[in-house]
Amino acid sequence: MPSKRPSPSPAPDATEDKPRAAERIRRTARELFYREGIRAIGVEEIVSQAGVTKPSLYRSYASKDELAAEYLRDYEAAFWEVFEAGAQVHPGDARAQLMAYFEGLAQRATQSGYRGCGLTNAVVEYPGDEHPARRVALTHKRKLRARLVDLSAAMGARQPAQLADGLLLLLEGAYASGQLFGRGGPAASLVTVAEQLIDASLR
Amino acid sequence: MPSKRPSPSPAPDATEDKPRAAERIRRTARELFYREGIRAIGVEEIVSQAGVTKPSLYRSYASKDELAAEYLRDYEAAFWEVFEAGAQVHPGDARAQLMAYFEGLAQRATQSGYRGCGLTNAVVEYPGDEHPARRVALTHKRKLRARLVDLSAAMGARQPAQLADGLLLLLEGAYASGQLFGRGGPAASLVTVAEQLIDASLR
DNA sequence: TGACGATGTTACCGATCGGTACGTATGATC
DNA sequence: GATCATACGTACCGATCGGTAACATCGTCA
Repeated sequence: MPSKRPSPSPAPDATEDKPRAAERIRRTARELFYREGIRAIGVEEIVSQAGVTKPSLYRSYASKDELAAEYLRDYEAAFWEVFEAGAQVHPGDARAQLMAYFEGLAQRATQSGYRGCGLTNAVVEYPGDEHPARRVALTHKRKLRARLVDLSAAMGARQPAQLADGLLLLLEGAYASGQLFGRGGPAASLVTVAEQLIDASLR
Repeated sequence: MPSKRPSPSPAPDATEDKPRAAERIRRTARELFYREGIRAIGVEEIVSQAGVTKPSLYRSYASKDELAAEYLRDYEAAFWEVFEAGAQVHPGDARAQLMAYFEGLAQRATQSGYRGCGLTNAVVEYPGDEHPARRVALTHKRKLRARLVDLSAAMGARQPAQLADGLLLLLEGAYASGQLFGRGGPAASLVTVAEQLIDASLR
């Protein structure tokens, strides 16, 4: 939570009005949390890699859990940017837009070292309903499901909700199997399978 | 003297030749690791819930990591038992056998509190290639993929490997989305979607 | 019985965890 | 130069982590 007073004069260099250290912590946390997992990374390692110290972390973030939640908010913003990128390339074509994302995902999820979806991973790491990171992730997934229903309806599916569920299963399946198999994993068939499913859902 | 098992000299009561405490630890670890995650559970909590103490754990298991690997071996055995259960109900019918498992999974994955696949979760928790638990999980997933190829071939799919990939994506998607959405999640459509995919892959 | 090996218990280890009290450097304003 | 707010670092906290040494207890067989 950047609940800091907007510094009037000293105006740091970052795009925000936060201290410089906070931004470095944020970017470092994003990378480490995603690559290694939230539970696996201690705050000491974050500040060490960021080149700052712990008090600098706790001046901008209330706790490690809150920093994790902030990481997921960043992750979600980046996700939507990629997900909706196809809308500009294929305006008015819901199917092409979605498939554009699927093609990119199939690429990424079949590289070795792929780590899946940071939001899904966080839910796996924190089963307890109270954790702030989990809250962010669950809210996002509900939004994603709703968006898929809209896209499915725009494609002309007989039962948009059902097609959306199928697409969501494939999505999450690609995230997971990407971690499980790396290069040459089942996500290589993601696009073909999705096309079959969409075709079957249109009648 | 009375009812004795064919245990050599040191004859405990368990079904195995391991100490009684080891079996209690194993069952407790299985439940706690699955429900809360491996990283989230300390050895202290395991032995406490099992009603034993730490040295009893370390006499039967080399480390927490090894106990986690053992947990996953148990989990895998239980998985195959469920997965192959349909083979006896529908002998010679690969499609019916697979769908029997899918139906059960769709049920479980749409209950609130569902925690997904313990093997997949372990891979999410331990991204490092060296962890024994991850090794067990990855080996199992490769076996599962091969088994799905066999089943797809038995169904008469034009491209068995591709259908197997699609089914695996749906499987893993059900595991993940079950955790993300709980009751009423996308896994409710798992069976219908799988049927559509299989139909489209035959012809 | 006495001895022995296996199992269980008490009490503790160093390392690391997330988090904080408190002093220090800097830069603008008067 | 004195003042003050802001940003950052040094050094430390209690709690918990995984793991272990030393001792007590039990079952079995000579």
